[in-house]
Amino acid sequence: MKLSQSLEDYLEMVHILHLNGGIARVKDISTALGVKMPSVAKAVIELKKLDLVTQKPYGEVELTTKGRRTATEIFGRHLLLKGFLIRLGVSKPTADNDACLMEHILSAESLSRIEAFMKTRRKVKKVQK
Amino acid sequence: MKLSQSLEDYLEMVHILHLNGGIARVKDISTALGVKMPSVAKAVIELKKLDLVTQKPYGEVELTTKGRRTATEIFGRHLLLKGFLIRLGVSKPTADNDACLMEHILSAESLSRIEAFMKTRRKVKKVQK
DNA sequence: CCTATTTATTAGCCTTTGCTAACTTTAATA
DNA sequence: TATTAAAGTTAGCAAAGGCTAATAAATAGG
Repeated sequence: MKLSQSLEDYLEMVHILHLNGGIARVKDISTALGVKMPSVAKAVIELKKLDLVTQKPYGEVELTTKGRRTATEIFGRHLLLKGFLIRLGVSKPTADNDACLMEHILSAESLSRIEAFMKTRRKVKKVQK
Repeated sequence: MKLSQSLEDYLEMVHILHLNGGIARVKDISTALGVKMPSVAKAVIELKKLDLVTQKPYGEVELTTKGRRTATEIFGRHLLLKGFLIRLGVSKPTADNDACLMEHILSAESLSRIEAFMKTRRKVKKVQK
């Protein structure tokens, strides 16, 4: 079950809004992603079909267990890539933005190499301290 | 004048086919990118509108000066990203593939940081020899 | 409690980018 | 040279993903 880039973004944002201690209404998602509400409504319909979120009519969007698992994976990639770019010297806002674009396209192999790179560098830093 | 991802791919492939010492017929581009000929035909129409390529009816596709400049930029990003991934330990085929996806989305800032990283590493290597 | 504002939904449109099918032109070869 | 094969084009369809406009439901303030 392969999610499209945009569905991954919507799902991830529901997760992030929850992590930030809030709820994920259509309006919240719309604002956070910079799209209009009908676009969110359409995406939510798709995510419901895929059993990734639930939503009572006119209610907030919640993650299913499967949805939470998937969102966590995507968000993990996001954090990895953002940290990686920051380590290369990219500014935080740009790193965040570029990570958001990269997280949907990179192969498992590249991600795992980046992960290994991050670990190496972290170790070196610790030793140097 | 911002090109879409797919138009960038088509333009870049024309350039690569030329670099490889061949010509870029619709069929060649189609084979190289793994799409059908009508998709190429449609893209070529768009690239012609943008003054990036020329093509006589039923003839081969050629780059304008502007097209060559643009294609060179895109291909440069491709080579940079591919080399970068390879340096991280990614296999060549995957690096090529992922570079092809990244080359369209990364910000100028991230690209320039990656470029700086590559230079640093190269210097270190030279010194070590 | 009722009206006004905000939020959610639905319908329908547009663009991008791919496809197939059908047709035309060019090239190859018997 | 006539016929077939290959390449190019055109028309039209489909999916993804955004939008606006209009409608419906929910909420907040008076």
